[in-house]
Amino acid sequence: MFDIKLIRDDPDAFDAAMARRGLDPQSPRLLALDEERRAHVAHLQELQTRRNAASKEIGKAKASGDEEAAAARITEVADIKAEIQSGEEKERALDAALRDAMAGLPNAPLEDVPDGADEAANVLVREVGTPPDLDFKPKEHFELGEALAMMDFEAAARISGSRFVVLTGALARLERALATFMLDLQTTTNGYTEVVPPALVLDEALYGTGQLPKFAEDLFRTEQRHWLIPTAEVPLTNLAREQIVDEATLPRRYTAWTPCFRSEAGAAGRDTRGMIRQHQFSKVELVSVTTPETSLDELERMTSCAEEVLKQLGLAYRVMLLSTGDMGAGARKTYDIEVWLPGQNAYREISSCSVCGDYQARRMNARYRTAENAKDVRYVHTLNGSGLAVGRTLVAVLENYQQPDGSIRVPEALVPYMGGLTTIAPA
RNA sequence: GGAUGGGUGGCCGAGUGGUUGAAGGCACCGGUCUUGAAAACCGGCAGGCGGGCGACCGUCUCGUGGGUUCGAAUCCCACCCCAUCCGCCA
Repeated sequence: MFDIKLIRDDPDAFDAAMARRGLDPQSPRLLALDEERRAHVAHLQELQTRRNAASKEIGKAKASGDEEAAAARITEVADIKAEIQSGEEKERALDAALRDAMAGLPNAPLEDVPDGADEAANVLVREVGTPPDLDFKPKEHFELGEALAMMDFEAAARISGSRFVVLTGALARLERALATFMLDLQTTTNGYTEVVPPALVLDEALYGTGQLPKFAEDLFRTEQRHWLIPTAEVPLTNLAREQIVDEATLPRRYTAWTPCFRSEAGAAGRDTRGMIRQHQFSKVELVSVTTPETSLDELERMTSCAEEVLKQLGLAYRVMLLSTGDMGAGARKTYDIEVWLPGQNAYREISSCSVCGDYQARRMNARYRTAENAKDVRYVHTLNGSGLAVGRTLVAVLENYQQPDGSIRVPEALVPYMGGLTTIAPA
């Protein structure tokens, strides 16, 4: 959500930012609406001034018992009334039109974000680690999982349809081990506060983080009108909703392990096999709430916190700076972390870390008081990132630690979390 | 599921039709007092929008929307959210 005043002050800069998002100039439409609205408001306020003045005199006249004077004024006010009523309706319509137009717009990319239509324009920031040197043809994770008889897509389909999976035995434990390992790292070493948030949320929460109003088709919704969270970013970021916090309490860093639900509308045919793209997956999410001055540094920090998971698991990865066309709508700048998958012979996204500036804060009215002046209330900045997607990390562990016989070596960092188990082999 | 109660400024909380944008308290800011602090006392202190170079002026906002009325925080209706009790339940 943008401040209309900024658009008014510099429409060209705003249009340039939207152009980087592949949008036509938006300011003519927005400013026309804004101008119409303001002209209308001025007119309406004039009417209200007249009505209020007359009403006060009615009160005075009644108080002093001058019924005749009161009656005269009452006729006067009655004439203005109809005009005000239709004027207020129009004002609401104009307000809503402007607000809706603004709410659907994506955030402005930062200067150092590369321009481009899609992921082809993403820029490699760094490569870390070495892919395993396998002297046999690596299998894909679903081949490995099914051979172990611990990953069952058919059972899941019978229960829930496509894009679900049932993990059993050591793989079920591996999922839990990964999540616990990540949470321990993010809380103990990296200073995030662990949170168990709701997985069902109200419209307002999704509006705050930007999934609504534009992306409702990507979400699941209950009969009772709750939405299933597509990421813990939603409840975690909304912890700041409608709050005014002291600057001294910033940054606030939250982490949560939750299931995530996505309809994957429009993803038909993509990643149909395996666990890469599911309607339900679990993720350890990172959210930071910061001051405007520190949010860019926080993005670097958050990204390194996510990377640390991969380093400790001994997984090779690369960090990509997303192009304007590949970023989410709420982001000003995003790093994707892509892990190496030998079975796919490709890097695949396993984390996405974004700084949203005040885009979400404005939408959810999340503010802070500056340390210098208690009356100085400003919007916070918000960031979110995966630390990491648990399902995809499990995929990466399977493919990178597979042995010629199809068994899986357990990464050293996970052995304690696996109850001492060092190899996952058929039961 | 049944039955109630409730949503007011940064927070708590008065307010049931008329100069109420809203008492009082807390918090915060300035001052007096004090060696300093605390306490006490005095003063200030909601936000959005519009207009003006400016001191400032206007207007809207008491969950949201609609209605009654010359006039609504206050009355009526719908919806959303919260809480409590009973029942059920992980």
